[in-house]
Amino acid sequence: MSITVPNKPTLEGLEEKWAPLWEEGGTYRFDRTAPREGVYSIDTPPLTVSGSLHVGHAFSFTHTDTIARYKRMQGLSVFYPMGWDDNGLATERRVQNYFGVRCDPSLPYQAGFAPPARGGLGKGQEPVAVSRPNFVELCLELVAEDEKAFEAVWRRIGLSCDWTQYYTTIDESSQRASQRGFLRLLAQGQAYSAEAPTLWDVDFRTAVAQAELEDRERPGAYHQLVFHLAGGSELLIDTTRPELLPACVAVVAHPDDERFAGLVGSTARTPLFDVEVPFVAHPLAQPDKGTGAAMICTFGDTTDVTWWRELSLPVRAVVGRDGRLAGSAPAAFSDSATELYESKLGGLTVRQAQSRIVELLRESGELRGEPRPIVHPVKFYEKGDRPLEIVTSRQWFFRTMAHRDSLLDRGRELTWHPPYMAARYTHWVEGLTGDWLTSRQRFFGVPFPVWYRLSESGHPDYSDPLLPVEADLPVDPSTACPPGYSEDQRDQPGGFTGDPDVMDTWATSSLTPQIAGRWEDDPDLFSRVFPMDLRPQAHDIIRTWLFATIVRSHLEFGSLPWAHAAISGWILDPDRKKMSKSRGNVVTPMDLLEKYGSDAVRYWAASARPGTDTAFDEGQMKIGRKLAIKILNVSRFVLAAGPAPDADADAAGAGDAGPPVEPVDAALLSLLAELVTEVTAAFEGYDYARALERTEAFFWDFCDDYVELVKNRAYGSLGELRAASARATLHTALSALLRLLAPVLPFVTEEVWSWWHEAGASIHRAAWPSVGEITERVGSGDGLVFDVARRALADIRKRKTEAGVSLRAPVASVVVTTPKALAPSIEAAADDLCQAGTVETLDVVAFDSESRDIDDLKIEVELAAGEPG
RNA sequence: GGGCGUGUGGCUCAGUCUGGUAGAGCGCUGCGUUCACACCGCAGAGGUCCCGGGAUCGAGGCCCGGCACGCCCA
Repeated sequence: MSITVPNKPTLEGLEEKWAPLWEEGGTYRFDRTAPREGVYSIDTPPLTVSGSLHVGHAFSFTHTDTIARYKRMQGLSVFYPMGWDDNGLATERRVQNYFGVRCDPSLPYQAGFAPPARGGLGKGQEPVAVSRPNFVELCLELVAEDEKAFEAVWRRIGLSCDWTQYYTTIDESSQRASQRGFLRLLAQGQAYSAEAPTLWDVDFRTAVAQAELEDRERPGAYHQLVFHLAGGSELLIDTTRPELLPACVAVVAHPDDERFAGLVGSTARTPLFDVEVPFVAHPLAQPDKGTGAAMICTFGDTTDVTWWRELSLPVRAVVGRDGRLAGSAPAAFSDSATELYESKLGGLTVRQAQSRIVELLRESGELRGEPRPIVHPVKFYEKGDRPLEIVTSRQWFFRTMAHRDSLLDRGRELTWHPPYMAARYTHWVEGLTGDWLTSRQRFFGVPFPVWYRLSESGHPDYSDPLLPVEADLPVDPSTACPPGYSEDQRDQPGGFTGDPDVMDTWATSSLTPQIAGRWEDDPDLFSRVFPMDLRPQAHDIIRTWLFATIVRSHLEFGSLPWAHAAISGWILDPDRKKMSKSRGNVVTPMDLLEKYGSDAVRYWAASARPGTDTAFDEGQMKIGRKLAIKILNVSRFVLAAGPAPDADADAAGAGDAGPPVEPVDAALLSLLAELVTEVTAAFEGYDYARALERTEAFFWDFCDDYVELVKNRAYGSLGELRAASARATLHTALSALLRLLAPVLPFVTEEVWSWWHEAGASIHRAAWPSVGEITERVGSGDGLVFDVARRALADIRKRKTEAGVSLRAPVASVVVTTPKALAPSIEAAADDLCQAGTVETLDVVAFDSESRDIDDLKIEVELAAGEPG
């Protein structure tokens, strides 16, 4: 082995140099011949490519990458695929704007379609309607471009994923997996469709799942309505939604509320429409809200849904999917009520209906007082800006409620990093109120692979859907025919109709382990990687992605999808606010990567303890850059000092030079062995931050003190034998330290590694340092020798600094007064100390003490005559 | 309103399981240096460990109660 050290090593250009070499050399290629126990597999979060990539992504992906690199160096075959999540609403919106189109599923496919724009429509131009297949083609075209930009960033930052394993959540194999997964759940009875109250976003025209909800504080007003009791007395009821009065099916109060105790079981008549409704009791009624009695409508909010379900109330829906009141009155209305409703209210938007109904109530004298403004939480779709309505419609569900206890068990079975993140999962599962609603009324997604028979009168039969065979997947029921039917029977009485909806994105992304592992498409691969080892992700999607993945794996395989979940924190901006696109405070990573270098940005990321929110801090990147530069320089020194005595003995660089003859060298190596133990344990516990912190601290001590202590000796000032000991130790320590740092700083460590290893012998394929490879050379090394020497060296430096002289200024004498127990240590380091401190004479005065406390050392330094100070 | 987390020099954070003299880096101040490193070295100053109670010989840490901030959920 020859050593080639550049004269002026630099960080510039390392990314451009090494990223392509790693790709060509297959450095991170997964070895699929490895048996399952020799594999470490990672369920990478597929990013939404139509979103924007910010430093938060660079941050959390770096965490995963350090683990992947560590496991690879431990000799495991690492399955680390990269995925893109291009499914879903974000892409649809971007495609609509970029190409100037809108999807109309009723249109036929148009071959060779050219979109009206690329980059947005001009002023006054109208979007062009296109078929669903055309729309999907445009989606695929655009995401392919977006993916390239994302991939460039990942390569630049040095993620060690295997790019031959990448997947997208909309590609054919993902669609096949999603549809297969759906059909399997359907066959097991774990998927079902039902007419059910569903949260509905009027603007997006789609159903919204519990996981997509958010509460927002909105102004509203209590309106006090007069209901009529038998015998002519009045019942006052406060409501924020008087427009839902036509949908009122009951009046409710708390069972313990004595004010209404006598009324439960009786009936009341509604104002305006004079419909008789039962008076019921339920613990969710809040006595301190308004008058304490509330009207139950189908449906004003999620509590209404609970009441409706638990109290077996009828449905009297008035709000439609368009957000308007139905044109015709509920069947329960009398003729006059129907007339009133249809003439005054039918067809109005919810907002218009509220004003109109308030007017009508005023006229009839059934509004008591004026509305009292309040601020209250209202349910929104997280991406929407109009309050959700609750409508009844047919949707597909996956069963979760029935499996709650087993899902909680799965959560306990999983190893969480950090452990407290488990609570997020547990609380979510405990708080579930319904099964997983998976239908979405969108276009760019995976269609439900089902058709329905149409009766002779044209009504679909949902009870027994027509299904494809698995071998035909994926299918699009809007273009494909069910087995045994022909296209001319589509939407004809006696024929069939395709399910118009697509699955929510979670129905697909809950299968990322299956998709990445090529479930059923490549059973051999799947058996080697599943269940996976690690799911890395952020904590905001524990209730969605993590939960959904566990559900699917539990139902399909009866197991967890992975053994470990590593939850990363957020990036906070300088005001300690979460960095997010919607907040507009995001920083994109590419500029940082170019400014500080990838290793420096990675250093910042890896400094953050797992799971903790972390300040965006360029200062930390500068420190990382400084560390990387130091690695270059100290490596140059170590390697330029000459080869280790038997340097080509082994590729790991440890050499086989026999035990070091110098106690200082043995001391360093014994401390190094302790470091290896500690850092290895940290990585085993997924604590890359601790691993880095310990290694970094050791590395700086190595540079500042050990290298300074042995520098002259290594050049031969004390003879060749003792020089060889120093050089062997320098090489051993450098080799181990580089490997300990390689998971965090892949570029600079690889660069240095290449100076003294054969071309193609990547550090990232080198064996992780072992205690054995170090201790076999140490003999009875005692770390104390090094600690004592450092302390004495520091005191000598301090004396010189205080005297204002150069650190090279000669020292006439040093007298070390030491406990007897430490005397051998200081004597063992004396020669190196004299060399490093330019000390002429060093005397050791021992007093009788068994203390081994370095603070009991007393060091007197007398500068040489003629020096100032 | 509930859950989880965080609070340590001006700034960013360590301080571990299992209480024992408060740590690092940045910044600041001073000194030095060109033979690995000015993209440098050495040294120094700088802290009411958020507040209040409690158990303990002893608390940054443990227990109780607050406060502030962040995130998630209602």
